[in-house]
Amino acid sequence: MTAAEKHQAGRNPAAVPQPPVGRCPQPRGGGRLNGRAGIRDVAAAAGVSITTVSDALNGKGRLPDTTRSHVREVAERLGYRPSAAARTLRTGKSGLIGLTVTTYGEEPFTFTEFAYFAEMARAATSAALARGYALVILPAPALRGHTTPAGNAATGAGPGPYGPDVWANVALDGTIVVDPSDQDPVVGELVRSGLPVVSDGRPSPSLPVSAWVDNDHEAAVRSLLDHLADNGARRIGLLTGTSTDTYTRVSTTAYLRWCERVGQEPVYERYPAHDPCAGAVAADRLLARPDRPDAVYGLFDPCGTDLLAAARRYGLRVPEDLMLVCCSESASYATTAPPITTLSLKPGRIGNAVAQLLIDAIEGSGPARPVQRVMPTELIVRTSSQRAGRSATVGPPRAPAAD
Amino acid sequence: MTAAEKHQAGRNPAAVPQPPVGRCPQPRGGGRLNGRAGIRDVAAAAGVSITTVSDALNGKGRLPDTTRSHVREVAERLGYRPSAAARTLRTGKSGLIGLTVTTYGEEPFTFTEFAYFAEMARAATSAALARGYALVILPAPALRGHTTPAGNAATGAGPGPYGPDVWANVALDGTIVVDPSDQDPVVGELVRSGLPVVSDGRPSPSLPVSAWVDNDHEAAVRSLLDHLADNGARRIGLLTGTSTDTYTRVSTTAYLRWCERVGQEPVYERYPAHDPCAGAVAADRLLARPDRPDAVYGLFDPCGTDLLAAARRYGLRVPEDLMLVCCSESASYATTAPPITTLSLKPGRIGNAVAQLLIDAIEGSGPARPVQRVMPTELIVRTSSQRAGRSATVGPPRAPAAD
DNA sequence: ATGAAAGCGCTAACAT
DNA sequence: ATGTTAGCGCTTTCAT
Repeated sequence: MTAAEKHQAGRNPAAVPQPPVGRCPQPRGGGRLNGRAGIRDVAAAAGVSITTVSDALNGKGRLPDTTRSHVREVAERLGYRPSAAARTLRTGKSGLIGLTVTTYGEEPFTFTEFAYFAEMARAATSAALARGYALVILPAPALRGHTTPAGNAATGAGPGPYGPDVWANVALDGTIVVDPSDQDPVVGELVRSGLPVVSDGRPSPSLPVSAWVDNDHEAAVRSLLDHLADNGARRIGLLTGTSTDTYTRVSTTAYLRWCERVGQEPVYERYPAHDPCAGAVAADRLLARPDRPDAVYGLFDPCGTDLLAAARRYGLRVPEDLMLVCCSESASYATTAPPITTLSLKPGRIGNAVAQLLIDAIEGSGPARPVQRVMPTELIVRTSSQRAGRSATVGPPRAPAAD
Repeated sequence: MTAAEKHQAGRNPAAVPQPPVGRCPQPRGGGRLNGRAGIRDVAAAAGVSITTVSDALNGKGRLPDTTRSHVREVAERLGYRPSAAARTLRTGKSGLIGLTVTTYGEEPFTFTEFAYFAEMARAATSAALARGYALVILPAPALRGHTTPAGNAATGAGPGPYGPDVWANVALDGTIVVDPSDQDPVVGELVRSGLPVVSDGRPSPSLPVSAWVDNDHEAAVRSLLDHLADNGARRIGLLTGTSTDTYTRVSTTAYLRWCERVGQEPVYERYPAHDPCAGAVAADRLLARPDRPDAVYGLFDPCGTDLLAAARRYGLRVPEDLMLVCCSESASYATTAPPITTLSLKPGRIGNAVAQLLIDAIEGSGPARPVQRVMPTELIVRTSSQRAGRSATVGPPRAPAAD
């Protein structure tokens, strides 16, 4: 009996003297190939062993090219698709990377930093795919209440806000965590279990991640304020958040330090950044103050339009009476009236870096000491922050013509 | 010998007379639990069989509560985490749903419809998580060149534009396809292989997907044009795309039909929507025409700011001289000057519906005939399209201000 | 150069 | 009520 015939005859599990003929009486298990060809079928059809099939398809072993191409041909003819689940079980590698974002409320991702997150995720996805990995979007656990470290599946606790414990049901090779919180039980558990974790944003020291990537927010704010001062701003205000996340905290501190250094009294308003309406109100408050600033930096994406609208309500011309800068990834600020200067955190670069570092950590044999990478930001200077050389004699915006 | 002792002693693969004691001489396989506890360890420590552990942890079987809680306690103490890969292999269900988007160029998702996609994906993710599924972001295959149906892995062809064939390496229970193209070999292959596929956007009839969800673009355009006409528009222009996707095609056709019905000469400009600069140029072209429209509908998200900027260059007041509507999901149009009326496709609802339908198809025993769900759109009326009661006298279409 | 066989960790059918 | 056992489909070691 040749190998092929043997396989063709069906399962032959060792030489166990079971039913008269080595054939399973009933198909068991739910995972039975749903009518599709398995590696054994290919082996049988090609007249080789399953080892040869595996080697031929994976480019392993030292098979003659004739065998290799023959096996491939047969596999294709049979529409053979290897089982990812079996491969994962066997090799211990799934090719899957988790992506999770600290959230406010019920939704799986943040709204405030939506454009940032979307672009960052896009870049990370792209980089991961290029190296053969796919990204799985996973929920951050609710911070309220208490979740046991082992998660719902093991404890049998009821489903969390997102239903069943998805984290327990997906085989990950590593995880990207955006804006990690040291309160977060899942991240802690991941790190503890030895799974590579790379974070976007500096993690708390109590979370020994494999690597992290972050902007130098402090430097970014400093140079942005310098830019405004260089353009004639005398009193720069800040529109900031009430949240305690790292970005808000670091940026606000940088502002306060800068004020102290140049001897300006800080002028700022804070608002809950996740509330879509609060920004406009806060912008109004800031411009209504007796010590009204002549330039404002807004930490969040919608601050630009909010401030612009407020300025219009107060009859302030931008940039003549009020200069504006906000932190945003939105291209729409290039075409507002006037165009608004933005600070870009370059989320694309961050997403790429995070993915690369994570995959390095997954594949790297020697887990080198944690990598920390600080990425540059970019100030995109537009009309709203350029007072010098523009004012007075430029004259009114010209009639169109065919520019 | 009790069951627990037996398990404690190590593997005992049937009664095969192998090495003196039933203990593997060397650990084989790459997937060996990396020092972490497996189900057998839990069984041993709890003094029960692995079946009991499995049942206790999964809420199956009819165990006394004492056993159940004892097992759970032991599992947690040992930090036991079930292997998702093994579960998937055994059950044939991975709990993973693919998400893929037809692309232009090298990136995994579209830029033009970024906000739409981001919101749709967020909602789909949320809905999937609530039902215990996670979303995996997968690349659309390049349409240029030819890919064999069996994919790279089986044919051994070199890696595609995204490197290795990620599709072949992930076990999916189903897939969401955004904007399916009948040219797309992957989608065809998926459908053919019997994997549930639900699409956002009507698929070509040659792709028998499990279900699809789409807006009624035709009705949306019609009612939007009616709204403009009701507000005094005499000649409505269109800013549309050069691409042949369904959205562009259907919307443009609806516009042309509407024009025919009301007896207006169509006035439109097309531009490559994926080019971030082309929009502004096209908006300019449209307003520079001798038969300049007194209202414009822009099919894409940036059209609003582009048209507003163009109107400003031509000295046209909005909405007095020019009314504006664009299709967008961006909240920033609420705070432009003036605020711009937008057509929202409600991507959140679509994402939710797509995910629910897909999971229904995955879990539903009887695969009912394909479900087709048409979702409503929403016209968010703002200043830019409300002329009545605003301007003193509407009068006839005025001569261009800056001619 | 090719094949046989041992499992990866888990679930479910079948005993007891 | 609990335990035994046969695999899910694949990769890999070892033998030929």
